[in-house]
Amino acid sequence: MSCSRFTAPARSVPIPIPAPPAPFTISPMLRQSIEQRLQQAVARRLPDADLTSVLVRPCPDPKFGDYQSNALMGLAKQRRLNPRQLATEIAADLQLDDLCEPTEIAGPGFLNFRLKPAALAAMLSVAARGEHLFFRPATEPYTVVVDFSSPNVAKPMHVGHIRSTILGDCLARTLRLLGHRVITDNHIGDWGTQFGMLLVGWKTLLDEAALDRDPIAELERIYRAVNARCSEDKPEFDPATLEQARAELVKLQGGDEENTGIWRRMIALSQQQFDTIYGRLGVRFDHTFGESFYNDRLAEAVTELESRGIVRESEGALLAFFDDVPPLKNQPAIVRKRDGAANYTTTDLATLQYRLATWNPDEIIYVTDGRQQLHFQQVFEIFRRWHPDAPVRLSHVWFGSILGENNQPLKTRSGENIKLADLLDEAEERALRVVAEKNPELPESEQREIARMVGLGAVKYADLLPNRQSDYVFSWDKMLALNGNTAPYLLYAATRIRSIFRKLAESGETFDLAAAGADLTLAEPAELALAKQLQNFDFVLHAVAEEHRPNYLCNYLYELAGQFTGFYEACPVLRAEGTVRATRLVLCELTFRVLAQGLEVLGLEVPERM
RNA sequence: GCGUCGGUAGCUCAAUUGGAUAGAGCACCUGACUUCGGAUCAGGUGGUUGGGGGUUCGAGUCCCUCCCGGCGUACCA
Repeated sequence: MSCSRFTAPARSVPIPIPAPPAPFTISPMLRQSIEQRLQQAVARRLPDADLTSVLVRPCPDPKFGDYQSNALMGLAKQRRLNPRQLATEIAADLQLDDLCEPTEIAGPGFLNFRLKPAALAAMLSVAARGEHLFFRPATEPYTVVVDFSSPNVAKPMHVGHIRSTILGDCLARTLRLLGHRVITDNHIGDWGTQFGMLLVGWKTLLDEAALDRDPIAELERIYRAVNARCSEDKPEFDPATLEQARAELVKLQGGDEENTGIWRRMIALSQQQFDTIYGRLGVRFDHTFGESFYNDRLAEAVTELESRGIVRESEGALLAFFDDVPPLKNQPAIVRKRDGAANYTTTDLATLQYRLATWNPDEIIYVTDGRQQLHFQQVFEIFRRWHPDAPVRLSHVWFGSILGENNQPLKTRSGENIKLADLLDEAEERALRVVAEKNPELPESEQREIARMVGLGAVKYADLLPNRQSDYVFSWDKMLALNGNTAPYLLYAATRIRSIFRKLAESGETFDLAAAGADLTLAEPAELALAKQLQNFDFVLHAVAEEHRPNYLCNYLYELAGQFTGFYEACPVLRAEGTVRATRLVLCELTFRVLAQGLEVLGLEVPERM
């Protein structure tokens, strides 16, 4: 029952930005400290061992401990050593007294580590001083280009764009948080044969009033009308229109002033639509270099490929063959069509070349659906032959389809693509119904603001939660559910913490996190479990960045919220006293900050209450 | 045909270098409250990880094979 006296406006809670870490001689993260010392111990015993495989990770089951390493079994096998004996020797040499209980050796050679409460408390104190938020920035920041969203000019953005947009934005946010240099580039579809038809439509069918009202709808209308006349299998087919479209396209490609002007206007109108959607989603790009940006670089790229013998002529076109790459055998890529025109392989190669020359990135991430796997394999392979020494990592981060309840790709009842704007509207409307029901005492404007955060958050979270490579079934009821692994559940957990501090402030008490964190005592199992879960934020963020899988973070935050509610049930906060109370308040605040920071990385906003 | 991704509880999905007894939510059953906001929590039922074979101390994960499904496969992007 929420009390209507509390009229704090709904707003996004500012995310505390942790101060950059001081130069450490040893990692501030407990897991990493254990890992480093284990690696040192392994190096003393086996000087030639590959230490990159000596890893310490969270235990799958707390009964074994908090962290474990199974690396010694692999090392022993390679060297034909007795794994348990090797584990015993290395454990005896490990200096972990300040962090852990004595190391346990289990099974065929697992090392199990159990953190000392005092070490956990010390970490919480440092976090309470604002020196870290349970993660460390990358030790070697790199430059990464993230290419995502890529909608088409003159068409409405639809559900097909949502996964790329949300995944790409989340990866960019994660990488930025970890201190990498991130460049986001929206490779919009602003060039291609469709502009011939659009130009014909613009010149012969355009309704200026309709264009003023809804530019994209009008562009879509004229495109469809002309496209029908240009399709041989349609009743409206008209060879003269087809010829006209070809002629307009040639004029555009030749730099004709009138056509270029219309084309620019179509792009500007589309950009307004993109900006509206991205504004709602909180997505931003550093660059929007569309396909047309590379027009004057295509010929040179093809020439270079030709002179290096990477492509050769076949049936009038220029192709790259990959007979020595088994999966690409019999899958040549066209780089110049028979009519001399470039295609998307050409554009992507020129784009790659430009990005390399301009930003010298260490990684380029392409976020597209899985149907483009073959295309990117070909592009990457050609590029490797073209620039065999370029140290750039090329990552095709692909994802599956969004399906409707019928297990078919999600469409409207009439079989149309669902417009993204309509989808976002519906998300907010559905969330508003729930918010209004649960919080009838709140003013409508605040209900709407909460509904906006919950509704859009639910859509984003539903998209980021599943393994990106599997298809997923779109379900309003599931994503807006108040229980289970959903955005509303996580946001609710965060608002419960806010509620504690509202209550505290209401009683006139002030809370100084750093001061409260100076003297902590962790005793209850729920307190320890929560503190340990906070520790793992670092591990998860780096896994997300490395493997391009935001679902790891979703699952982590859901577990954190679960640990928090367990703690919340078992450990009274405001009713406690002295150091116990201070400790619990610190746990609440730090949990909130990690939740809020994690949700922010996922692109979700946290309301003050809901 | 070839390539590729997938098949995990009734349903929707997880599972971190191969690692310990395959975990959640929903649904179903049983409990807990005059609540630091019950939009909650605790417990229970539920599995031959599509079938078969192999490698390994250890396989949902790697290899082989078969079955089923999605997607791709020379001038769309």
